[in-house]
Amino acid sequence: MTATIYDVAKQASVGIGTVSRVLNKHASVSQKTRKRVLQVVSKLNYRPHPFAIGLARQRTNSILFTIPFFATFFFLEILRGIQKRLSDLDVSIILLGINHPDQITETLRNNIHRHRVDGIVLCSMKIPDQLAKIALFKKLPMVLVDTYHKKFDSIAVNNVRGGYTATKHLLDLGHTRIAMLNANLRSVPAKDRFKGYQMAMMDAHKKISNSLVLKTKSEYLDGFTRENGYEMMKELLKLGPKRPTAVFAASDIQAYGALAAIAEMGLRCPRDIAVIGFDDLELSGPLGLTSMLQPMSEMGMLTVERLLDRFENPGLPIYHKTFEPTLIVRRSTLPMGKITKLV
Amino acid sequence: MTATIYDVAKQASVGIGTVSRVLNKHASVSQKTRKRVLQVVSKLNYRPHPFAIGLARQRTNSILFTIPFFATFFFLEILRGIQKRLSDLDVSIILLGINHPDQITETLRNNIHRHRVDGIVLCSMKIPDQLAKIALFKKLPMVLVDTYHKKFDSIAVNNVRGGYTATKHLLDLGHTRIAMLNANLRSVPAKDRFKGYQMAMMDAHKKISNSLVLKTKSEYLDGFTRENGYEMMKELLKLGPKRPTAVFAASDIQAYGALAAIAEMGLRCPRDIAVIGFDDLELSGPLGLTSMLQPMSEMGMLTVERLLDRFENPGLPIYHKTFEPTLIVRRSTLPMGKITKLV
DNA sequence: CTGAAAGCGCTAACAC
DNA sequence: GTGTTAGCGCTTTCAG
Repeated sequence: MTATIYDVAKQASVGIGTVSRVLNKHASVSQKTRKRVLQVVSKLNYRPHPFAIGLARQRTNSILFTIPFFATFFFLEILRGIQKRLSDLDVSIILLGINHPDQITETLRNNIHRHRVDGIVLCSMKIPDQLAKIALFKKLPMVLVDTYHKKFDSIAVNNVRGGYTATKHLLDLGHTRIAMLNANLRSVPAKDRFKGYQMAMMDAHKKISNSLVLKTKSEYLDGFTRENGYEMMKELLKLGPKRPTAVFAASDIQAYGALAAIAEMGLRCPRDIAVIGFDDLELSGPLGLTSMLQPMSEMGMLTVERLLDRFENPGLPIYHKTFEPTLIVRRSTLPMGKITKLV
Repeated sequence: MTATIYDVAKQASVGIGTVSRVLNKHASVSQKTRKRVLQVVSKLNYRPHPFAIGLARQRTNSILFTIPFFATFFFLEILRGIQKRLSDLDVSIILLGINHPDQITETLRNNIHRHRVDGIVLCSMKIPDQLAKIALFKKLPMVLVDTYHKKFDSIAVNNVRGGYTATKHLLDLGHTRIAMLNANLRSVPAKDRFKGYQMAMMDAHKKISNSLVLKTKSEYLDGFTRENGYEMMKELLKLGPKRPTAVFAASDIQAYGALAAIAEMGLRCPRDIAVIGFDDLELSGPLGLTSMLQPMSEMGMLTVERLLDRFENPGLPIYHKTFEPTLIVRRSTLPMGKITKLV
């Protein structure tokens, strides 16, 4: 029904080998036959069958993009970057959402063994040792985004510096009692952002008060949740006069919760308490929340580069890239407590 | 390198046909040999190559999931539903983001001609006639989500009823001056939600004042944007004493903008103006915005059912399913103007 | 420059 | 029950 390479060959009065050569730009075809073949191709609306190509060439022209399923904006942006770079190359993106961390090994193992993809992109998930072993053994190219493993290429953001910049911004505004609302410290980004906070405070010769550094034990999303930010902010507000004048939340989503807690107590941001987040989520602009922007689209595109390089040259040394986040200043950290409303 | 069916056959001392039968549960294999084959399979960690299966069986075991790339929560939820149902079946989801409406035909045409997928899911995009023709001609199963075309299966939400319910909710609260902030009326959902609004007002014998019904000419995302809601709300607030006491926004994202405009004018929601949205986006809970919830996960799962049915039986009559949205009441439409803060 | 033929890994029809 | 074989649609030697 659908045209095959044989149909094209027949109508162009050539062998299928020639058709293949034309389509793959193998040069050694005369202008005349090339043109003839091309005409038939477009007349028949012929497109080679990807699976047949895959079988013959031993590659699939597709990659597996794996994300934790709770994901939103961050992943879509990464994805956009990946797709932009990949669509020219005619590589398909197979999407795999992981609902629970425990599923990751089993699910990916399956995919790896089926050699259904040429490479894997793994986002924001710790890679279990067992999985690492399998991937390594199978020599399947894999690049990690927003997570780290020393045996695999990885692309992430400099969270230490991000934390530093965020805190420094608050310091520059004249704040001294600066709190940090963190997530679960088993999360690497959380740990690093905290490190940045510490460094900035030390560089400014400010003491870090234990009562102002909150973290969670929550397992759920590693504590990167709005509720979490809300609860912790409530905690801080209980300090009364000793409460902070500024808060650095480890993520925007937590910052949203913090803003709600502040408002609920009848306080205003930034008049009473300045707030800065991290991630620069979609709604932070509208909300007026100052935040740290990560170059997601760029990260996505670079991810593709790494993957492609590794396809070409599997022996490449492991590559780790760190992007610098950018400070985006908005109303939530206006210098003097102007009366602004954050909605 | 990777085990093939021949390796398994050899080690199990059987023919490849038998291995194939075992793996495909073709029954006519003795318990003894079946067991032997299975042992070798697991010993070798053998997995059949999907592309080889695809070629031999003339199907790909993958579907194309197409979304407008601006997409966020709604699509992820649909997707979650689809994946849930599909992962058991071992069908891959190939993701395709369309950045501009004009690309849709070309991009999909390519995919269709390559018979790389068994079916297509198309989300929230008008399907151009030309594309419809191609898909129909190629007899490629396609199901539309959140959009409509009479020649294809479609799964959507009853927007008319949703609009009716939302408006009725405001009426029940005692409001009479109820405004509607709509999107671009070329969008079918926008048109339908407005229709619901009209019906509810008429049923309640309330006049619809032209000054209270705003729509946009914006092409960008059909006007479903925060800015849009913001601008329109500003418009409404200019009416002074004649301003509405309640607003039905055609989407949550527009409602967010409206809330911002209200706050900026020093007014409070719901004390001065009640607001209801549509979509029940992720942040509407935290924001306290009353909204209309669409059963996205269910829609996703049903989408898969349709697709599978059509794989089995291409001759099936066209199927259109409409889900009823559910009213989720939150602070933004509290009965009496309690003093609440929406952040 | 180009045709023929041998796979790529699997399914399914056909024999025994 | 089970082995054998002919495709599925393409790439890639190998001759010529």
